[in-house]
Amino acid sequence: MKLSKKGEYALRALTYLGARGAPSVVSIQEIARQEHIPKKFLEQVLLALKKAGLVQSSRGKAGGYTLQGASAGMTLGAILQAVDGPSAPLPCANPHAPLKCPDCPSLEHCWLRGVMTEVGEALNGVFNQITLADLCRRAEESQRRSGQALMYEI
Amino acid sequence: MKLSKKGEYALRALTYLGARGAPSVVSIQEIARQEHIPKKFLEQVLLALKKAGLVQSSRGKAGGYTLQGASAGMTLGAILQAVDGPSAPLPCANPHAPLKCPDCPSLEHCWLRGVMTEVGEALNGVFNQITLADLCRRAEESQRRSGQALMYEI
DNA sequence: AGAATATCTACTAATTCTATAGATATTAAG
DNA sequence: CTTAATATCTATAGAATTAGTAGATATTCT
Repeated sequence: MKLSKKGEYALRALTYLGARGAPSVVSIQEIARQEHIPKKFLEQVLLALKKAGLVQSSRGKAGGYTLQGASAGMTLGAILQAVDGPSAPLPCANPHAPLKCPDCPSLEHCWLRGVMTEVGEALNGVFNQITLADLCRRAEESQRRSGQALMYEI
Repeated sequence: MKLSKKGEYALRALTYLGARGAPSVVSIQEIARQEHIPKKFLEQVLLALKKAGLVQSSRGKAGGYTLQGASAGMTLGAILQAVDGPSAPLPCANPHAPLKCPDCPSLEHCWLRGVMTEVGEALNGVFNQITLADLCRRAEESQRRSGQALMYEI
């Protein structure tokens, strides 16, 4: 329920990319500076996003990252799953790959499983209804109100 | 999003109490044995539940715990908050006591705050719609299907 | 050739979560 | 009044997860 740093950084980085409008190429360094994210850590985050197919990258001088596809099609759920991995309330409550919890004798014995599977699906529903486009819109509003750049520009 | 051990144990213990029907007094030891929960750890969990007003206790010989109030009025949200404390996606996204995130210059600058506050409220909505009575019902069904006691009784 | 970039793997540090220990207080029963 | 069974409380140890750092390599442009 608490957003991990990886998750937060992913949202900030992607929103930064999305706010750039056209699919412009942005370097890790620029994002790290503007959003005050440790550069080496952001590297790992972006790599995970790339492996999940949410961003594209180009190497070499003038290389960097670009959004893959429209921000309206990229859900918060997909983004967080890309960096934090799949998540269920209990190991046995994963709808796709249910795993016996360490303390349970078997999958079937756990009476919490059913409820928790439903809970997990409801929670995912929340995350899947919010898109990067929503974040960008909110960020832009916030920016307009304060007359400041996305996050810092101190 | 992942259920903490405290949270899981709280749910198991309360369901055990709820399944007892009438407000019978049950000792920590009995719950710990039946649900395979480390006794000393369960102590802390029940203490937290007591401080939140979800259970009553009596000391001395034949002492133990009892549900406080009807299980239908006890939400999953209240239970988890009792043992894990309040939880928001970001420190600044707590509706009641918003706290500046370590990296933000101020509360107002964080454009994630608005969205994340809404996300947090939606997630809480999920947890607040499920009651201990629901858990008890599900547990009972599960028990009937497998012909076994709540969790173990191996 | 050189400069700026992404990629990858491994490691360290910090934090949080889980569990245990041990002392104290309360109550019922013999 | 003594004993046994219980809850209460605080502190601490151990384990696991998360956050961050380091350094080497590959790629591309000029």
